[in-house]
Amino acid sequence: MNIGQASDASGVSAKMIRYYEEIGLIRPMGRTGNNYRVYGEEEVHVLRFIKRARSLGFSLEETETLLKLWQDKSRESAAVKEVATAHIADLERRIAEMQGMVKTLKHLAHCCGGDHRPNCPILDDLAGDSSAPGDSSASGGDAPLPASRRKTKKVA
Amino acid sequence: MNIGQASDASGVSAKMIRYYEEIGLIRPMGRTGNNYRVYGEEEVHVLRFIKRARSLGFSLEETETLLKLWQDKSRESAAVKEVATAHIADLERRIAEMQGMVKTLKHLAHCCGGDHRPNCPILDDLAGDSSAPGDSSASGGDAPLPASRRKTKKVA
DNA sequence: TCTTGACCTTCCCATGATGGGAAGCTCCAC
DNA sequence: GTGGAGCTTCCCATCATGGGAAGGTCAAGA
Repeated sequence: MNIGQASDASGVSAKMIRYYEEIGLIRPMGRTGNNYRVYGEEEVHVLRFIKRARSLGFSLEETETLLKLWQDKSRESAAVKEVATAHIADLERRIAEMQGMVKTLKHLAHCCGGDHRPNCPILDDLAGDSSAPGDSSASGGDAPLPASRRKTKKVA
Repeated sequence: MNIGQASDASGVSAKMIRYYEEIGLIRPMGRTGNNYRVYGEEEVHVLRFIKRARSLGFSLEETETLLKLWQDKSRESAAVKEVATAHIADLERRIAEMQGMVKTLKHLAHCCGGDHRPNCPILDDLAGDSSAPGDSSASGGDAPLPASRRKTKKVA
């Protein structure tokens, strides 16, 4: 099987297959006399594994860990579960972050006329004109930050 | 005000301030005789605007659009609202995508012993051994794809 | 046999937003 | 005048992926 067929069979682009080889995620493939890479069913299986892991949001680094665990027949499932739960926590953190953005934006968009007039609470918020009623807590972000780690003379 | 003070006042790193100038998001600053950039209150206000927009997930490109609208006193709020609602839709799409991942991962993690034994449904899923009960629809992903846009001989 | 064109190879570049760090200047306080 | 904080520019790295050029290879059809 050439790289094109392996790509079709696995759903991973030829470009990516070469890249995965380059970074050591998969072993260098054997070559035919014409210098073409040769793939077998096992390699395709590995590529599908990678694709599935990526589709679940695992980074290539995490994918590499999972791949090694998969190939290590004496692994402990606890190790796999640990990688998965850490990833779940990361996803949930990012989801919560984006949901916060959505909440704020929906509120602002709701308050915005969306008409021909220039008056716009969305821009007012971005500009820091927090003339919003009491809801400004929802527009979170900007953690207070202890003001300055800088050791400067700070004319301020 | 030097760049360091502007950074402190706006919460945008000096590195980023220079970058924003380089890509044309903000105008090139005036320089003092020693070639230092000089900032005033207005520039800091712009930087804060950018920071706020970024914290709500807007890309730099969207931020640039919003910035121009902000500075265009004859804007129509509809234009602003359009940018915001498109961004909300994008965020919601990405949230849904990640929630799908979380759902699948939680199911798999729940089914995984997480002990010293090698047996692991998480790896089984990644490997494509969908010995999962009926729930395989939730493990979605991989849109069917019309098989192949390739015009090849495809030994298949 | 020659041509065509689909396929393969390597190499370089681009993305988006940010940080790190080097080399060399300026400025200020002591 | 010296030390060090701060400024300047320039280059590189991240993460995963795609685009494209230049050139070699193979197979099918004229």
